[in-house]
Amino acid sequence: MIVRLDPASAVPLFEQLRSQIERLIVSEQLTPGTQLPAIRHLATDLGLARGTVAKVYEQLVRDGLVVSARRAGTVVAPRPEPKAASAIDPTASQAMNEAAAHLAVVTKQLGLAADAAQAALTRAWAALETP
Amino acid sequence: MIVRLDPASAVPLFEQLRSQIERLIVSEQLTPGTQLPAIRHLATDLGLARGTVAKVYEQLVRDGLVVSARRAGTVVAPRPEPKAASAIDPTASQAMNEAAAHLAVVTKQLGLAADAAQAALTRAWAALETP
DNA sequence: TTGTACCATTGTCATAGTACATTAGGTTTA
DNA sequence: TAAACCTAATGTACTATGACAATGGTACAA
Repeated sequence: MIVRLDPASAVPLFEQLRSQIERLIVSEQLTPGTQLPAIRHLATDLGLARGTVAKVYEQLVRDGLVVSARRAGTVVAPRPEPKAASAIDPTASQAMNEAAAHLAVVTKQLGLAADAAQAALTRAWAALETP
Repeated sequence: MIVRLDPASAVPLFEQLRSQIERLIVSEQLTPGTQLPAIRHLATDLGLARGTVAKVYEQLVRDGLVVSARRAGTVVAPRPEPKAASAIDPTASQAMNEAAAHLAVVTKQLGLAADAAQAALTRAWAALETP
């Protein structure tokens, strides 16, 4: 796995690493099922502390990009076939619903209305489609 | 601030602390503007390492429950009056945009289309309105 | 009064290390 | 062959600590 970190950059090392792995996954250079290096190994390779890499993996898990199990290590999460919204199994999309709830809460916390969240989501989706 | 941690519990210390502070905020025992203890102080008081408390504060910030600034410390986030979507200050809604980006990534990861995310958001918003 | 230089506090980032439960995978035993 | 056992790899949780930038105060000079 090719990642390049710039210690002199203003953006934190863990964020550099996180975004690079994210990019490798969404660009399908890392395909589902691919095993990521063990935290210890990647930390050694990159000259980072284990805690730094662990933080990255933790955030990737939170974002649903990878799955972690103790001895089994960390692998790129499966990417199911595209489905129409009408074909959603509500119970199978818990991560999405949690993310939606979070967006709703945060937006409300800002004192904004529902359409603000919808607009932000539209922008975010467009940003994903055209990197 | 009264928190009680049980080191013998199976639930991690940082999660115990996080959920207790969250409860204090949503139950309005900690009102907006209330200053939380400094990371160093709370860590000392509770007999925890600084990193553990820092992790808790980081997650609370992510959830929009508190806001952090360097010297100003960490305070309970305001609960502003509702505004129209047209009155958004784009720079002030960074948390919302990040939440939107997260929702987009998670949804895409599930193999779902944009309308699925929009639908989930609509449901989440409705759930907030009618508890 | 006004400005400015300094100081202490604070969150943030990162390192280094310990301990532990889980478990894949190999090895031994029945 | 099949079941039981063992070992080492792995993610997770935590401690302890150092360094740094931002900034609210404070003291002091003009």
